[in-house]
Amino acid sequence: MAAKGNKNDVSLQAEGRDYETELQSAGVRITRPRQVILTILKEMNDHPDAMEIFKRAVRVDESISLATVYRTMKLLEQLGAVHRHSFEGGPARFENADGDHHDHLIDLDTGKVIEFHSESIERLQQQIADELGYDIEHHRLELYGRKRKKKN
Amino acid sequence: MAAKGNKNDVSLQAEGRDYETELQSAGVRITRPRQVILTILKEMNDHPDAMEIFKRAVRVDESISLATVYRTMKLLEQLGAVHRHSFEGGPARFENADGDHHDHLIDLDTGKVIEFHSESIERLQQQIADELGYDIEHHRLELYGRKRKKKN
DNA sequence: AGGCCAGTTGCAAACGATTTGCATTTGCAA
DNA sequence: TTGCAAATGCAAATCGTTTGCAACTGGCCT
Repeated sequence: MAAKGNKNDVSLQAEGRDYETELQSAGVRITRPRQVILTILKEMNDHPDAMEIFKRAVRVDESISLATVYRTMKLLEQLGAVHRHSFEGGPARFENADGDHHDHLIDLDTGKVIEFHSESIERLQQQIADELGYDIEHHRLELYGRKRKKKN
Repeated sequence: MAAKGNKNDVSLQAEGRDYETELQSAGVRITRPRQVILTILKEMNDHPDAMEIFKRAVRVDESISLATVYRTMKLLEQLGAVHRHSFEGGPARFENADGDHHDHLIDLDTGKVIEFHSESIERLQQQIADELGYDIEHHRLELYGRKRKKKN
């Protein structure tokens, strides 16, 4: 087999930050399943769950197993490449961790996730933790709602 | 058996609001397992999970089953008597719904839950949802942290 | 006081999401 | 190229929770 481009070349044309190299230097082996999942990660700008990621992966490589998706997502989470969210009433969903911090508004009708950020809220949270004598490790702010019916 | 006090009287001395009557009028049967769980509910000022509630219940009545605890908690939740919280990495935990709205700070070392409320944050959330064109159904704000090491 | 019967129960099995043991592959450093 | 630890696929296990079902029981109705 050719040195770099292996037989089923996984169209790695995406521009983004190079996770493969990052992982490489973190001492993680770049296996075929991980290549596939990383490619999906790079193209991912939504919040899919493990099963959805698995389905996308299978489209590229039949032989990938759901267990490996779970294992890889856990690995990527530990490495800080993805964030895991456990929204109400459903499996955990993942998102690319490259952007900056934000919270989520979940559309109860569609499941769609809208990201937002409020520096004021962040500040208030910090202040509250201070008053209670705590250091915040992380937090979770989720708004669950529905699109406002037209009105006025 | 005497009219009101049945044979194994479940020490219903607590002061609080009378859920039994509330449930009664909601057309729900007051069975023995429900009596026991309601008593526990009244004394409950922490955030126990189903298993913990089950254990407390068994102390009063050997024969109660975990399934009934789950069923009853679901019922009470629907009736608005308790709130269910799914904090990170653990089973759902319940709390008495009588107090006023608050959010939670979870102590990562002990699992202890501290309640807090910030009208400013509530307002900001509302404002954000407005801007995004959504009506908030409910929200979830959880701070995860550890007690601040003395310092200064 | 007794009966009736839908509402409830306990039990065990089913569930959905996620993890894990194990025997088999596979990166990749030497 | 070989060697071996790391990673995989598979199936079985786990955890929290729900559910089917047959047995039981509140509590309204005589």
